[in-house]
Amino acid sequence: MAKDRKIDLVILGLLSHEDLTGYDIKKQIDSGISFFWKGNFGSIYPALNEMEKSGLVKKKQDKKSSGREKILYHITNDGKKALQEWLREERVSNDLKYETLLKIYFGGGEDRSVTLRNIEVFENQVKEELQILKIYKENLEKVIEEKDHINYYLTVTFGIDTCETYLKWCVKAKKLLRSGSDGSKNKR
Amino acid sequence: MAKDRKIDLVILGLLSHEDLTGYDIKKQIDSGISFFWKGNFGSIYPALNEMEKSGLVKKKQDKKSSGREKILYHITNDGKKALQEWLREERVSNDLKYETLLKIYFGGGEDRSVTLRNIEVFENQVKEELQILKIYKENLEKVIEEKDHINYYLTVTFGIDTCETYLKWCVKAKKLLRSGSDGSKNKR
DNA sequence: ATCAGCATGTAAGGCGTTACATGATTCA
DNA sequence: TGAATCATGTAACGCCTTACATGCTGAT
Repeated sequence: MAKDRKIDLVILGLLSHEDLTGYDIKKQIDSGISFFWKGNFGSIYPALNEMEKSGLVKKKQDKKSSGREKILYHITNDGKKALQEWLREERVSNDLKYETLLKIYFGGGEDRSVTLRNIEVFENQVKEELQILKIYKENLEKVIEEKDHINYYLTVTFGIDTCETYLKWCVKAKKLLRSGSDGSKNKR
Repeated sequence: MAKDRKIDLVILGLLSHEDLTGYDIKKQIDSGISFFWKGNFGSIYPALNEMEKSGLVKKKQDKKSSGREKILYHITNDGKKALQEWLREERVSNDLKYETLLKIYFGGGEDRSVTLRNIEVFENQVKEELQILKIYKENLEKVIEEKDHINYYLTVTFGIDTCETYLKWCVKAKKLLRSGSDGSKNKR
């Protein structure tokens, strides 16, 4: 398996539940984990091909009687082993790139309205995401007894908790910028 | 300027305060914004060279009477304009890659001790980061009246608030996993 | 008949990381 | 003298994104 390509593990994780096509994989990434991980066809299909060559997944053609091209992938024992090893590996990279924070950090030389606007934009993004996460959480709560769902539930509550913290921070930050000490011409 | 290379903006942001060498830039990234943005020499030096060619920064040799090689960079008016445009651009990409959450999401098929361990590893990382951020915040509070420092302060409080939320989530998550509904053999 | 969604893939390019290579200075 | 830090850069590689290219299916 490619050394640092996390998309491989995402694919193995999804295939450990059921056989899927590349298209299905993309959909599941979008709907289930997109708030902390992204995927796209340009990385999924090549990864599937390479993983088939190295024996982590197997193709299962499924033409459904029509001539429609569709490739179902199935995880192999080697694939399962690779997944398990990764899950037990304690080295993790949690890599955050908040362009919003960059703009706030470097916005000190501009009028404060610029930073205020950047906070508002972020606030709106977070509000949207929070709505989606809450719906997702409600749906999960209906089936929380099922195997695996407690793990999905944990990631969703992680998302909700952080979004709510972001929103509280936005309120605090705007207040501080509007009324706080301003030490320079950049008053507003 | 390269279309999507954010390192350019980081460099311009830092140079808008003072002239710096590539080495200085790396140090300031490490000490000031590393919790939400990373940088390394392999991207900084090439970026500086390209930005000099396109007129966003200027070289200011400074040999300090010794023969020691050292290149100070200075932001130009074009560079300042590029920085200001970016700060006012409302399109932002906040790109998160939590490998920890991936492992939790896909850990449902394993024994719960695996997920518990992954949470503990995360918890320890966050605790370490939080300590650093708190020291950073204390230092900033001494000089909060100075221009720009309110912006730095905001990013630090963002970091502290999210870290504290992470830690609370860890406690909650561990409790849920240890005592919660387990719907399968994966009891622990 | 047309459009959205299903389905698979390739190509180009950009970005970033890691490792490598070099050498000066400062302090113990 | 040796180690840590200062200082600049290159090369290789890998990963990911975006755009492109193609064609089928099902619903309106």
